[in-house]
Amino acid sequence: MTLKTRFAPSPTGYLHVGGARTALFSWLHARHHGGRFVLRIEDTDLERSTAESVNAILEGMTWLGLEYDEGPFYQTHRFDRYNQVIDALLEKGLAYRCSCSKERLEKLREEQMAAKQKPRYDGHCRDRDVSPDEPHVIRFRNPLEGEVEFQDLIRGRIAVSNAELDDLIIRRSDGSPTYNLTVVVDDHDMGITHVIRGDDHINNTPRQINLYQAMGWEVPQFAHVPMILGEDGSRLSKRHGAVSVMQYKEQGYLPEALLNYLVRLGWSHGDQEIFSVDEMIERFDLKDVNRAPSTFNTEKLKWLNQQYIIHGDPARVAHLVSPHMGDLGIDPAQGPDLVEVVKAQRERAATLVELAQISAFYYRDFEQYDEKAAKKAFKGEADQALRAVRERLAALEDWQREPLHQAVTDTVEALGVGFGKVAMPLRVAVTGGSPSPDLDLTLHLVGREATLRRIDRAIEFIQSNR
RNA sequence: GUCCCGUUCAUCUAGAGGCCUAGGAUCCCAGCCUUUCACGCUGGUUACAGGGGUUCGACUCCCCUACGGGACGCCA
Repeated sequence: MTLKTRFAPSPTGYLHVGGARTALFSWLHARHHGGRFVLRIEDTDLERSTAESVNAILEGMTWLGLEYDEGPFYQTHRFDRYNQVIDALLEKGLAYRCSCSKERLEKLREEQMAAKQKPRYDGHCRDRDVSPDEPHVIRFRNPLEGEVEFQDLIRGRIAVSNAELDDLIIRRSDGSPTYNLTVVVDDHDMGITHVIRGDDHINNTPRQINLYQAMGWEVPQFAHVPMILGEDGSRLSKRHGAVSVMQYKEQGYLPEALLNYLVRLGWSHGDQEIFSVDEMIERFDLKDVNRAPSTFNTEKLKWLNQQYIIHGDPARVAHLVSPHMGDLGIDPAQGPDLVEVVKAQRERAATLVELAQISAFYYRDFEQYDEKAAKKAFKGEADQALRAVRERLAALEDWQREPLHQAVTDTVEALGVGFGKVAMPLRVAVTGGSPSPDLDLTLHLVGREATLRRIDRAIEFIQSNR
């Protein structure tokens, strides 16, 4: 039997980083073993499921490159099959009709809580033989005795006494099936061999195993991955800022950086920090997944993102940064080659958004000088230095790095000052104070026309601010 | 409240009884490099939740306590 894993989100919101990591682990486990990966949309909650959420999830999966071999399957398309299973359970006496009102259930729960007990259904209708004509739900007849035990691939042995489990509802009064039933039917029908999911499902696992056994089906392997917590240690949610995968795209993160960050959250391979997707696939093993929850840390994600910007293919980074330039109203086609700009600027930016911002001056004149930079660079005889260097630059025939550098050093020599006396004002004049690479490279990329224009502007600025 | 799961630097983690005076990474600090800002390099501060056992020896095994998270729904 081929190994098969699945990712089964419910479409009630965007794909968040916690879900994405669960999907990544499932995907890696399948890829590592040459198995198959299934995407299943668990949309049985008709009230809350939306088509927009489905699209958002699909979009996130695509952006991260977590391609699936089967699906997406939709549970709402499989109601006939669920009903068939429920009816079979009913016929075998493994499920029963229950007509308890919500009020009775509510009262029961309150009493149990007051008595310091775990709230659970008391089996009131278990042997009452409720008529199909009465309004009712269907409950699974959970075993009363013994315990359910399984070997979690991440946590080891987990056992729960059947006395802790109640008779769960598998069909609502409106006739729709519920989660614990559908997940078991689907995982069985789709041939899922390894169920990898968040550890908030640990408590559901024993009752699901009872369902498998009632149907006489083989029980899959389970692996429960720990949750991702927000910076304050509570469960990750909207109030922790960006939790949607697509928000990271908007904020200028590369998908491979997010993937790398996520894979190291709860999983490790010795001291290695950077993993290409191929390396992840090769080294991923569920036994190396941590049991404790971890906290999402944006600082480290940023560092990783910068590593990917610095060491990634400049042409690809240029392609990815281009839309962010567009957001600033810049058309990168009008100006220096974006790939060259990326190569010049990349170690100065942690995100593509930052990269776009610090590269804007290559394409258009900046609005104003960075105050601190201007104060430092434009003092003393700065205007004299600028005038002198402008003369030499203007005389240049070839606007290449070597002659540009020569022009600056010649000016320095003629003036008999330190290199910085000329270079600093020149740099600020041309960049406005934005982080920039070697001066000659900066001048080369900015171009002759803009360089001379900005020097003039700086001289004017200095004189009018005296 | 009941049940389940967990607990190594601020954060992500290495560690599978002696290799640990606990290693790496991010962050932070200092220095170097330097025409800005970064990158890079060097160094530094900081952790085995607490208490009992088991053992010649415990971060590693067992128990208890504390703390954190999760579940307890006609949500998934």
